[in-house]
Amino acid sequence: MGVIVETEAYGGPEDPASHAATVSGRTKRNAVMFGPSGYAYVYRIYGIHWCMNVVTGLDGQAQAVLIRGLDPLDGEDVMRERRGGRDPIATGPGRLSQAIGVTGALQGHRLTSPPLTLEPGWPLSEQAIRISGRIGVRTAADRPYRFYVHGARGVSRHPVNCYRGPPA
DNA sequence: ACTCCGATTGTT
DNA sequence: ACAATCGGAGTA
Repeated sequence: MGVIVETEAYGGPEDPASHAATVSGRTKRNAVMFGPSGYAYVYRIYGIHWCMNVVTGLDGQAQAVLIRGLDPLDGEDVMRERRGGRDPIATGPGRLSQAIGVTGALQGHRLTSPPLTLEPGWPLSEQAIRISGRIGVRTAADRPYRFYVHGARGVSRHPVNCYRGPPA
């Protein structure tokens, strides 16, 4: 169990960095993104890591949020075990998925039931929430779609091009 | 069928 | 700076 402290937004087909922006639109991989919100869109990256998104858009919009950082609240022992004895603090989408046991088996999983659920957190001050460009993307990297909690341990990086306030 | 390469991470 | 590692996406 933990608190999500870092996310990235990915728009629909109009967002060139999104998996939904394929020439064919909906594909076997991104099909879950095109469905209703509240489901897990899981994909494999570089043939090595699993990454998890939460579908956020209305049915057909293909919008999702990549979960990139988590501050554990409890169960750190289990997370450490899943991570092969390494630091349970899960920074980055790959490590995070490993820590909380996300694999392709959770593709399309509804996040309201075990084994993985998503619940509301609590409000944070405006100052605590920082915004930056997305990490790792080649295209549209300058879009202010990355949101993270200032100073949180689970945040992967504090990039230079961060700024305050809502997205332009 | 075949090539290219990625919303990453760990090592050199 | 680069390797690990593989299936999706694009081209044919």
